Formats: sequence, C-alpha cells, structure tokens
Amino acid sequence: MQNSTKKAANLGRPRAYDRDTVLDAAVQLFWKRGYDGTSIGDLADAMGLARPSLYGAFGSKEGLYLEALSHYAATTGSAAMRAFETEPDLRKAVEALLRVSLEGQACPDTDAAQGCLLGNCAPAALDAVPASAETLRNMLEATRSRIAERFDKEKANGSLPADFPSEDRADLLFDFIQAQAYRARIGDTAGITGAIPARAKMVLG
Amino acid sequence: MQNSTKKAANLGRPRAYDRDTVLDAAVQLFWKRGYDGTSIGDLADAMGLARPSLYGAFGSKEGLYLEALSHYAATTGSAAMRAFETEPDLRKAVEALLRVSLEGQACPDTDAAQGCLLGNCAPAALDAVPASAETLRNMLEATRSRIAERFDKEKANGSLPADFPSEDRADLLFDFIQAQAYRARIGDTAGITGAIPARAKMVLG
DNA sequence: CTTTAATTATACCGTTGAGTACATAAATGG
DNA sequence: CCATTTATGTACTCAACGGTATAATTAAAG
Repeated sequence: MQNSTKKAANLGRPRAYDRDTVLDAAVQLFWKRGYDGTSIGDLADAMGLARPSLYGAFGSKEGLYLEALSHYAATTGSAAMRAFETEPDLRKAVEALLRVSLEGQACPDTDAAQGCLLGNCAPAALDAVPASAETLRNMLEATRSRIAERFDKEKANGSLPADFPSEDRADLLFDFIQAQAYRARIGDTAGITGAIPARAKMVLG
Repeated sequence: MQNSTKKAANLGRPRAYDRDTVLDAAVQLFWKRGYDGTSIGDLADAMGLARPSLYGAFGSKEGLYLEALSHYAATTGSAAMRAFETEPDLRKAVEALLRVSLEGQACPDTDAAQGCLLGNCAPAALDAVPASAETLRNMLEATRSRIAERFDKEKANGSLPADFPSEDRADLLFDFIQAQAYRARIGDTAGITGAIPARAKMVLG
C-alpha cells in the first residue's frame, strides 16, 4: 500500500444514507436544544443512523457539531445573503436580507427550531467545543465582508456616495440580523417586520 | 399547626453560606458553559455547597438556574441600565448604557465569562427549561419600557421632539446592546467602542 | 470466486449525570 | 435540658451519557 491513511475511492460497502440529509436532521436538533442539550442517542435516532455509522462518518460529537454548523451556514443560514446578493436594487436588497433572515428565524411551525443556530445556540457551547469559536468568527467576518463588498460596488456605480462607510454599515446590518435572531428565539417578533424599512434606511442613509 | 407549608422564622440550624454569594458562583458557571453544559457537581463545588444543601435551597437544577437568571438580571445584567437612569444628560446616558454594557460583556479576565448570560446563553436552553422563556421575555419587556419611559420623560422636558418614537428607539437601543453581547461573546470587540457615539446618534436622531 | 475495503447492526463499557436516604450537627422555644 | 426544626456531610441510586468491540454485510478489484 502506498498510503495507509488515504481511503480507496469507491471501495467497500456504500453508505446507506445521504450525508446532507442526515446533517439536516442534526442541524435541527442542535438548533433546537443546543450542543450540550443534544445527546448522541437523540442525534442517531433523528438522523436514522446507528451509532457506529455516525462515528464512522463524523468522528465524534464535536466533529458532527462542527459539520452541522458549516452545513447550516451553507444552507438555511445563508439564504438571506443569497437574496441580498441576487436583488439588483440596493435598498430592496437590504430589506430582503432582513426579511429573509426573519423568515428563517421565526418559523411558523411551532415545534421547529427558532432563531439562529449560529446566533443563539452556538455561543453557549464555546466552552464545550473550543474550535467553534473560530467558526463563528469566520462566519461573522465572511458576512461582514460580503455585505461591505456589495456596498463598495454600489459606490463605484454611483448608487452610494463616495464617502459611504461600507465596513461600519456592514457591521450595523449584521447587528440588526443578529438582534432579530434573538427576538425570534424568545418569541418577540411582533414589531420586527414593520421596522425593516426604517432599519434599511439607517443602513443606507 | 396552622400552616404546614410555612417555615418557622428563625428556627433550626442556620445556613452556613450567603445566598447571594453562592448565586454569584452559579451565575458565573451558567454564564460560561450554559445550562446543559454545567453539572450539579460543578455547581456544588464552585458554590462551596454539598449537594443536599444546594437542593434544599434551590429545589432542582432548573430552580437554581431560574434564580441565577434573576440574580444576574438584578446585578451584573442591570448595571448598564442603572448607569443609563442615573446620568442626567440624555446623550451621555445612552452612550453610558452602551459603554457599561460592553464593560460587563467583554471582561479582560480571560477565563471569566464573556457576553451576556441572558443574551448568549439562556437562548440555547429554552427547550431544557421552558420557564426561562417567560423570564427572558419579561427582561426584554422591562428593559424596553424603562428605556422608553426615559425617552418619554425627555419629551416632556423638551429635550426630545414631541414626535420622537420612544418605543421604536428603545427597541433599537436594546438591539444594539444585544448585538454587542454577541460580538463580545465570540471575541469580536475591536470596533465596538468606537462605534458607540454613532449608534447613540441613531437612537436619539 | 476470493480478497480487500468500507458500512452496518447488536450489544456492550466505563463514566458522569441529576437527585436522594440517612445520620449528624446546630440553632430556637419551652 | 429537652423537643423541635432546619442545615450539613457522606454515601448512595439509577438512568443517561459519549464512545467502542465485534461480527455480519455489501460492494469493487484482481
């Protein structure tokens, strides 16, 4: 054998599940109950896996958790950013970012997870999973720079004044999203939708 | 006996600890590791109590947790609100609210808890301790109305225009505090202090 | 058809979790 | 001094936890 650590490509029994599908189930549980509030047994049940399969695929509870964070960030957690980047009109884009965020956070289904996995659940588990701190900081930085990049493009367009403080306003917008997530998590969503246009105005001036 | 559930006033062996002191220790642990990440054994050690004493005083882990939330709200968690209500100048008061909040959230002591117990830790444990949802909503509502009350008073003074939207701006200010807590929790505090004057201006116009 | 690589299913391991029984200690009231 | 009441300290219960050993499957490769 040339490399004992590398896996053979298509050898062995194929796995009987779809990785993204079982990660969706793990995300739901971590999102509802947090890292420490979710047991491997609950996860294995919800994912439809026996425990050795789970460990074979993800290594440990921490490993599964970190992959669940990334999976969330790549799916539910970034839907709003995709809406923001798709919408051509800047003001509409900012409002869409806030609105689509809220839709992902305040789910009408009563027993679905509320709020944001990264915003409301992961921060409680930083001590249990130290590596997750890096993940959260990266997600924040990525969101901040994607927003600022759009602002810079609009400055080049002339849609925003040349002295528009892209970074500061990106931070402001991020903070609005984060604050929405908190309200959604604890069930205080009454005033949010109505406040969106005013908040978009604070961001764009 | 007239009432079998009521305790006699000063009877029996006196407790050997101060309730507020041991609650401080419990707050620190829940704040650092969250509800599910903190074990009764850890709590008893940190509080300096044997487990039966802990159960005698607080009934259950949930009971201790709920008392810890209230204790935090009455001490660390409301220091900023006290600063806000003490400062006579409105703009300085708003800036003090943001600044003192940050001081409580971003502790220079590296192994102290960061962020906010109510803002960053409790939201992950809503499923484990359903009663805590009510607590969090009450804290939000109390903060919101205390801020709005001050704004209303300043409108009566003439320090704010008569059409100043007190409730909306109270929500905005609350959201800024909540967003600061998130950044402090994950260790992204670089830009916060510098942004405080601009944010106070958004609140007051 | 055999070898090899990977996944699956059952059953288990040692540890830690929350909560408690019971005997002892320390105070008040009579 | 004694009864009553409440708190403390040791030791314990039992369920749930994260993780794994082992053997049976299932596919590709030679």
